[in-house]
Amino acid sequence: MSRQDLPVTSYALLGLLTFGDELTGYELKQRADRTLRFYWVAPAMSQVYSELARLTEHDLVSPVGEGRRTTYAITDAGREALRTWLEDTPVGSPVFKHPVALRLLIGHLVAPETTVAMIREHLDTLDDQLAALAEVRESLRGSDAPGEAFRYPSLVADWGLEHYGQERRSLSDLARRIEQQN
Amino acid sequence: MSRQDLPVTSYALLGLLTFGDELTGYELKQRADRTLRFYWVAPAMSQVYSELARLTEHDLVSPVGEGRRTTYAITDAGREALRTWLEDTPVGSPVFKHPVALRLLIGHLVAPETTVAMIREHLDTLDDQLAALAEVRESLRGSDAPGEAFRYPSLVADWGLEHYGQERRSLSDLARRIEQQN
DNA sequence: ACAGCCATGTAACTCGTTACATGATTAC
DNA sequence: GTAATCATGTAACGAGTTACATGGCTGT
Repeated sequence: MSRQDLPVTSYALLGLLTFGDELTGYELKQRADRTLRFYWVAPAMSQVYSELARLTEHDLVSPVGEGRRTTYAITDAGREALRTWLEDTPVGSPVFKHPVALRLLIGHLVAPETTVAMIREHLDTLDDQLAALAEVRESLRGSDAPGEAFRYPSLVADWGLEHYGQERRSLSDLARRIEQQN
Repeated sequence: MSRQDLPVTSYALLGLLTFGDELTGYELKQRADRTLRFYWVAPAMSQVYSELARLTEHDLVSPVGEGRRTTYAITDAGREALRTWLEDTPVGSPVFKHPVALRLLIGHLVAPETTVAMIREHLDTLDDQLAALAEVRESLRGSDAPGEAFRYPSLVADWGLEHYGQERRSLSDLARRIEQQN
């Protein structure tokens, strides 16, 4: 059984290998950038490789092929470890570090226009993220019904779209509120 | 000018000293736990002390009193550094690591009931956070009008209440959706 | 031929955490 | 008197980043 806990990012990357294919480190990084990035992290390339090394050591993934272009497949032990993690480990708190909120907190130090501009700048990047996530979500159509392969990824994507959309609305209201009364 | 950038958490703690009082490290930690925690981090006690040491080195805060019970006040250079930071440094992206979303992504590995229970567990802690934040927000009433001392902290708190409230709604919808069809 | 992507790693470093250690003051 | 809170740090460690280094393969 070996109950030595891995960092969550390790489980996250392992989880990306549960969709029926085997990937190189490079491809795994791309998948993380497409999906994980919106709810967890987009790990650095170098971290992907070091996590794969660790997962291999624990026999949770097994490398296929040598030298150039090694692909990794999840093992039975890997699936088991993920299941155990999902069932037995209490879900932790989200890490939510929002620089816009932080700067707003000390908005009294600068002109209101500065704060408004800062919020608007952030809204632009939010739009980009929303567009990227919408694209991902669209790409899952066709196998997103209950029981199908991308059911859960679709649920997460839908939730993310709602989440980021709501944030967009809240923040643009906030900018308007600051703009008007001062 | 000395454009040596500090980590954002350093600016965050420095920002908490812009509300007209001087605090001990211990008190600063308490203030961070009350406010910063919802949008940034609740730094460990030990980090508060090390950040204060760094801020002191850079003359952004100045210690008052010796040995036991040293309080720290922001300096003019400190206020200036914060202003420069707010005006000249591009606002970064939020760090958003959500274990619920991550686990949902690989929900196909476990029974739907497990996932639903996980979400429900998280909803409980969300309620606690909402209650704590609501309390903070109430405590600011009376000096939250435009131009008053806690104007911006109130705006952030209101935004936070909306944010966490929306998350609450989204997640409980999600739990219901998983529960029903399967 | 050359640019861009595919592919894999190492080294140094920083942020932030946990564990440890100490002791004074305050409330009951 | 004794438990809780106030108060301040040090040390070891781990997660994750950036910078660096290397080279093959593919399309034009």
